[in-house]
Amino acid sequence: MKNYTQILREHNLKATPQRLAIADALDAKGHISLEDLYMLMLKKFDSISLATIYKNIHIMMENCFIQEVKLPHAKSVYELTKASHAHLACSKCGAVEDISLDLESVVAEARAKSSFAIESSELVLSGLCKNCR
Amino acid sequence: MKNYTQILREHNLKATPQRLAIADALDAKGHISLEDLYMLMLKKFDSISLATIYKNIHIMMENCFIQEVKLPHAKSVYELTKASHAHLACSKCGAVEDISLDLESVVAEARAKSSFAIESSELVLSGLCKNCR
DNA sequence: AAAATAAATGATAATTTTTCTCCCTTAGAA
DNA sequence: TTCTAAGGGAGAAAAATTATCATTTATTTT
Repeated sequence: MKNYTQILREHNLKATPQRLAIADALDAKGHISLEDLYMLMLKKFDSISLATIYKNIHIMMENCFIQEVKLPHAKSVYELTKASHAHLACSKCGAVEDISLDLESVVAEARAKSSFAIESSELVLSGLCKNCR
Repeated sequence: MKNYTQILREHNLKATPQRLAIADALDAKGHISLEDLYMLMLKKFDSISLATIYKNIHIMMENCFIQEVKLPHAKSVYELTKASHAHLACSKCGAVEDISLDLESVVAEARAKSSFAIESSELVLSGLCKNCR
């Protein structure tokens, strides 16, 4: 497991035990909802405050250490910031996976058809995961 | 402007004046947030309840009359259900536009790379709209 | 066309979610 | 070590969403 102390600092975030634990949880789980993260953190810090979770999720997003993934018909999950990628979401069990897809042609088509200066894309593909189908 | 009475009924929704007004607002605006919708409805019904907005948004989604569009770094907007399409979202002014894009090759790539049974896709392209850039 | 009824509305309370305040503790710098 | 700005915990406060319930209304049935 990676040591996130330095990485947190590079994002102008003090490396507190709570933040390191959040980073570790995201590293281990890949994607996690706020509630699930709180449950996990309670196991490690018997008196961690829900406000601490909220405050850290918020500042970690502002500092681009993590990103929110908004899912259809489900609560958002959070992930460590990494290279641009799309998501697969299971509509039954809620599992979320990263997937690297080439969107260049789609973005090119969008540029051609619109007058937007497109800077980023969010793609969520929904369906049934291996276990659920 | 279309008359949504019959269409609402086809979705098992009673055609109340409030619902017709919501349908008209969505028809006219294309995309609208819950708060903005409430503000608009207040102009037409001086005593409409916010709960009515929430309840209708909810039941209209359940009955597939409307759909929620979750946007990065912004509140959700709602739109009348129509043929599958992607969205362009302006990161400055918040404008949202529909755009028809061919995602077949991307979905095919995802099917090849994963073991998900993909059923639907949500794509939001963010950037600056014509006016903001 | 009127009556019946199942559902929607409005007002408000209750819940849930998120943010804030305040005081104490601590990470990181000097 | 010591210092200080920032973070954490507890709970209050605020914001968002949902539930309750009496009343009204759209639609069905007669």
